[in-house]
Amino acid sequence: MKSKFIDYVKSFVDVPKSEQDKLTSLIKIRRISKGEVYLLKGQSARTISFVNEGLFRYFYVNKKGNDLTKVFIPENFILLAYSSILEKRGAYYTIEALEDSEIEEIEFTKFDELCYNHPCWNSFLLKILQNALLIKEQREREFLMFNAGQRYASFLCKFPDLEGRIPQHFIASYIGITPETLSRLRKFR
Amino acid sequence: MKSKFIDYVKSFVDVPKSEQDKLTSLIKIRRISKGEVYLLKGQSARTISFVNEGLFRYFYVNKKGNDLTKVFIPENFILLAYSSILEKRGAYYTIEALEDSEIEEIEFTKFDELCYNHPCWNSFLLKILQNALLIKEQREREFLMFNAGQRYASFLCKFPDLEGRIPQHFIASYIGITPETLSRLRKFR
DNA sequence: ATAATGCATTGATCTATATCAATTATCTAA
DNA sequence: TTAGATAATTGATATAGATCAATGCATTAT
Repeated sequence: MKSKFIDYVKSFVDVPKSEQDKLTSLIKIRRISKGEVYLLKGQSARTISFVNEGLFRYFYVNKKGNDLTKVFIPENFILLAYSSILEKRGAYYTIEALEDSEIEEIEFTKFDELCYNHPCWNSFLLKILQNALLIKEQREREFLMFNAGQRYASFLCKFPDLEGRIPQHFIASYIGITPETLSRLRKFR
Repeated sequence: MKSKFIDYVKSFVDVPKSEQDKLTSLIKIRRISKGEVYLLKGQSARTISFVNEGLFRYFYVNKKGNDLTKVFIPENFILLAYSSILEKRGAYYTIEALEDSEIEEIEFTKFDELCYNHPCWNSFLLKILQNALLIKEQREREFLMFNAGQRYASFLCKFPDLEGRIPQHFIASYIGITPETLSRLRKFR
């Protein structure tokens, strides 16, 4: 079986064939339709997945009922509510599919067993955590130093392929402004 | 030699005595006085340290010359400009001591060799990265959902011991507001 | 094709926070 | 211990971005 998940892992670390086979045997292909909720706020995450095609977003809901987008996860990225797993608590956010999507999914407990039995998996985890850290650091920097227009410019720069695929109001909720403000920003570019 | 750094590592992962000794042999104790710059923006980081006593802050400088605090690192935490090391580039931020401080310092290249030769060190790295991720996720959530007053309340809650140790304008720069605004927020509590 | 729903735009305000300026308080160093 | 520097407070005003409301534009479903 051809697995994009495994190709992705191999792009970061060396994985012996035997370990690749173990992962393959655990993967379940799953389709999730546009609009479907993958993980509901308050639920504990139990899986680690790779997005073969499609697009997801993680979002918080504030007291007024507005939603704020934490991150977009498109094809060829890992779909994982890691904080929920680490803290063994319900997630702060909901994850929904923005497009009809296909993922390769594994129970996290099974993945943990892999980690326990061969170091390559922890190395992989370390790599994606390092990546996540760099991305989060940039986002923190931009919230501290950038105004709305600069954050929008940075979004376009970081996710050139998402512009057009995503309704504007989701982009607004990612950069932390209202759709009206984003619309006005766009008029002057 | 008694090392708080090693105690800290042992609080996360098992470290064989032989590995402990290797770390000990690499540690250099260093004192840094209040106001001293530990890492200047643009310089590449080369060390990983543990703060025995004292307090540091990481800060960005924007175009107007105002500084924005990324994080405070007090005693018993790791002092490390990891993004600079990972990306092999000059740091985006400056690190300065806010108090006379003592750190246990190691060349990161040496630490890397430890990692290469025994898995406990990578496990440790993984743990502190997981921690960092949780903290950064919370900060992202608060920038998205909280106003200035809520971010200040959260700061007090997360760092109860720092209030009073740190000039207010640094706290303001951490939560992303001006000192004037923080002063006004404080009047009504 | 038409209705219905959700999305984007635009205008008129409102509000949180920034900016500028002056004053007072606190710290630091000779 | 006092002078100078740095920090905090307070007031007046400015501004980025939010909110509310209306209209127009697409997309989907009937």
